[in-house]
Amino acid sequence: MSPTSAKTDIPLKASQTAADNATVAVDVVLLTVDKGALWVTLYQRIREPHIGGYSLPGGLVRSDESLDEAAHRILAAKVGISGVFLEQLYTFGDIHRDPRSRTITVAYYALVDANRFRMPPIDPTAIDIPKVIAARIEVPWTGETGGPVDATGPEGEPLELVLDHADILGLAIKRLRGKLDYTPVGFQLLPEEFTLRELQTIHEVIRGEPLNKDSFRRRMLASHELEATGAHERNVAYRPAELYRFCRRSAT
Amino acid sequence: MSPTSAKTDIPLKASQTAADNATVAVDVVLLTVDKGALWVTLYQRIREPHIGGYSLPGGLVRSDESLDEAAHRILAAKVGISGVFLEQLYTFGDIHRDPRSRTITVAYYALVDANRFRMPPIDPTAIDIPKVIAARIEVPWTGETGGPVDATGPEGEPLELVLDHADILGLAIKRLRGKLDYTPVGFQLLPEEFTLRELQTIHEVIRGEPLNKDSFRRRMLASHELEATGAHERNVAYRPAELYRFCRRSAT
DNA sequence: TGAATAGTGTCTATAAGACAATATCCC
DNA sequence: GGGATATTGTCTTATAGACACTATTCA
Repeated sequence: MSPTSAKTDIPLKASQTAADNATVAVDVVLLTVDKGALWVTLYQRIREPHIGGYSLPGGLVRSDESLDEAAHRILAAKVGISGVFLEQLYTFGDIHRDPRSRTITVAYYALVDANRFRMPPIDPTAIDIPKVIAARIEVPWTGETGGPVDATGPEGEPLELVLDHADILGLAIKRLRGKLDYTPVGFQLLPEEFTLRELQTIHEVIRGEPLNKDSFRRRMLASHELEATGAHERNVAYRPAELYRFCRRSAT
Repeated sequence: MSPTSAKTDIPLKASQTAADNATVAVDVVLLTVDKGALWVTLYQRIREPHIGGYSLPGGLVRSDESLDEAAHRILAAKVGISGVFLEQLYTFGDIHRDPRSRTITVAYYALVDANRFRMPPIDPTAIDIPKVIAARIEVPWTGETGGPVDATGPEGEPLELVLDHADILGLAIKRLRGKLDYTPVGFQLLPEEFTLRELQTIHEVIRGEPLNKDSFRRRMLASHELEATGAHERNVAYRPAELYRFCRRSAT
């Protein structure tokens, strides 16, 4: 505030020592929509602390990679998935968020269609290999209120998320709900070709509320983000719907 | 990808050494709207590298403060402003963004009304004290296209922004434009009481395009975010407009 | 009184919700 | 044919843009 402090504050970067001041990690929220619910990939911890607790796939940032590259690497190495939609979410840096050390984590979220959201085969007899699971997400708030969300395991049992990972997960859901209104993010959760009904279900699951069918169809078809393929779905016990494909807009 | 790599990847956090892996800084984009333009607070560098170049007010994160606290501290210490709207923007972590060392910066943006956007008095005779200036922002793109923006000094001369600060500034503008549509962020740029015309001007400057007056009035009055004070502006050469005040919504 | 902007009322165009009618598949 | 969902069309309602008209201040 005083000229003196201003004077000493300024050269901080220039005069910094080689010693770095924090540990920087990246955590990735990998989401999909399937069976009328949101799913996230979690790791079960096999070591202390919080042994048995569940965490987002994450890791430390290396000195030879950018934050984006770290997120891609972690997704590929820990979940075996690449080439998906991946975007930075938020950076969590509370002092005591990790009781072991001062760790700042740059959270990312990724979207993948249900077919690619497959867990890597885990040898059930192996010891000391972390368990990767698909956890079902339950959102205890409506709209874009925000806040932590709950995750449940295969048997419907609640999973304990370590550290602030329930908050990170909650923020990913909130961001996804917000994005849905003005960006074509739903396509990231579907295969190449899909029906309008499937796209609507994606939107409904993400928003956690039903949508008006007529209005949804009109909006989507008027957006010029969809392209009819001419083909139709097969082997359904009702009139087959036409298949559409996402088309990147050229001009507005 | 292989079970082995998965096995070695997992304990990274747990087995990390005390040595931290990065330098973490915080940069703050302090914005206001005045005289029909957007303004940002910049520092002129007084040391190498990039001597004479302009940078956002920033500094290293201390071990005893959260990221938010660091942003507040930097704003208070370097610009002398506190108690304003402040929100995390994005974290920039490209490897070579700072040629001196691997530095990751968590960017924040802050909003303040034009009356409080006052530069701290600088002694013009002092040497080695950095110069703080209010730079006018020119946005070379429309809508929410995004990209770097230009800053000009008091004489209209273009200012050279160091590192990736033009990108950070551009992202702050993009975020602000997006926020405007669905959050009452315009009030942060006005004094306690204001007219509808002043609020509309704020929106127009941020969006960089004129707005329909009738529609804007209707939307604002229907949002239940405004409260009429009953008072009117004074000393204007036309019919004085009623003064309004922002009221936090109770229920929806 | 004239200039300038505030504020109100009305009309029209567009988008959303509701709903009916028809089309197409599998069984 | 019966059941189920797709697709089209129409009607109603809400909102945005355009515009005309009145109101209030200072010079």
